Amino acid sequence: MGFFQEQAVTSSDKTFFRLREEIVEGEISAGAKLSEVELSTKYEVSRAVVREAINRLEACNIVERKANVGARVVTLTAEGLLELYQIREALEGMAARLAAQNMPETEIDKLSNLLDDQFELVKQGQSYYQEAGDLDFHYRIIVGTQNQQLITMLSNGIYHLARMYRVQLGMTGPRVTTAYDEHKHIVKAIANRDGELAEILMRRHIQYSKNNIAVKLSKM
Amino acid sequence: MGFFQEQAVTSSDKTFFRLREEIVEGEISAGAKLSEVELSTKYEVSRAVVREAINRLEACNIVERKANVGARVVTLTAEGLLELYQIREALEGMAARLAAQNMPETEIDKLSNLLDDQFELVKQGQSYYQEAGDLDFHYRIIVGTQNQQLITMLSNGIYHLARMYRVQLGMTGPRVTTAYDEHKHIVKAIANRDGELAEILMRRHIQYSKNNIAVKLSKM
DNA sequence: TATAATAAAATTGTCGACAATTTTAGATTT
DNA sequence: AAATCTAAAATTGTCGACAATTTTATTATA
Repeated sequence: MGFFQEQAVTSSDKTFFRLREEIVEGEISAGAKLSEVELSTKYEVSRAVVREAINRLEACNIVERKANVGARVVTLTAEGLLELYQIREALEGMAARLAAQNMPETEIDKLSNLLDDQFELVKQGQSYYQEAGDLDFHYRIIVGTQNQQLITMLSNGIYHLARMYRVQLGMTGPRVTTAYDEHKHIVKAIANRDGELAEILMRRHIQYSKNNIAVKLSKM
Repeated sequence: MGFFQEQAVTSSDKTFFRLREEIVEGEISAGAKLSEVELSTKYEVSRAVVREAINRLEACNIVERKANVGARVVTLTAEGLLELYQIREALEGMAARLAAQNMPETEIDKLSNLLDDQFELVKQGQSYYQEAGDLDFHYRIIVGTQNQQLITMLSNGIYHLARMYRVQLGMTGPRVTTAYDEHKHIVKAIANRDGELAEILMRRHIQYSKNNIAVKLSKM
């Protein structure tokens, strides 16, 4: 699952990545209190380092912090999910439009080939490639926008939150083949340099994903 | 200029707000190095407090930081401006759409009246109300979405960056009357609960703003 | 003189301790 | 017994000092 690998140079970085992973992957559960002393002993770093990591998690909307009280892992709600996907729809729709303008031909080809490969795997029943493949698809389009701020915003902020929802709702692999078709159409629009269509298709794609998750969430 | 006043409870908060203001309003210039010791003596707080403030500025994309080297105020470029407005177009377009769905009638009425009042002031030549008025207009629509994540994202992140550009390019008040008409049409679409139109109009409005700034930027 | 290696200075990263605030537990009162 | 006030414990916020890294200044070499 490693495209966009961020490299941890400082101790705070490492702690931040580690903590984020534990939260996003559900080892630290939603709503849990993040005690600074507890985490500093657990990770064997100073409290200052943990504090810095928590601050960064707060900026990513993964934890909420109250002054003089502390930080808690964000609690997942149906409203929160809806809000998040409204934002994704806007940003990734724009991303598809911009990718149609700016993505190099070679990258579009690679993306197209990638989809074909994934389809082969899915046909053979290897559906565990699905999630990583989906993430890769979206990420390549984001990068194709060549909008650095958008890239940062989505890959640092939105995706980890979105994954947190999926993990905690146990959504590891539905909707494989339908998503594949949607992906195909989006790439075709990008290859045709039709930004308007690419945006429309991407927005629909994300709406479908949202509905798919919302159904699961309502059954809890 | 104070709607959405954030309240500073801790010392880090105060330092963050103060530092952000100095940067956004141009007292600390673009590209400037932010020395931790220098700022801690200037503001009479510890280095830890300054560090925390700088971290938060980094999360807002107002400063860039390199490990073991330090933080610098982001440098304004034509590309950066373009990127920022592409994001604004996507997010605020969606905001207008959601406001058409969710904004209470009373709030829409207030917004409409506000525009009329502003128009009166502008007719009398008091154009210095323009910028605050514009900001207020956009902010009310954002809040009208009732999407908390979107509200946070825009009011914490995007607007300060956008203002930074305007200040440093000396854009204190052009495009008053044309913007007024655009605002009027957007509010009308929201009042009609026509989300699709509201989004289209808002996106155009932001495109015009961008072009207006881009022209100035190209003359530097 | 220009370049490279080296040492000194300055800056950021990390740590443990103290201060301020909040939370918990116990005592007091009705 | 329930509610309120008080004191202790625990947690977060802030600070100054030390460690690690980068930058600058100096010296040595081609």
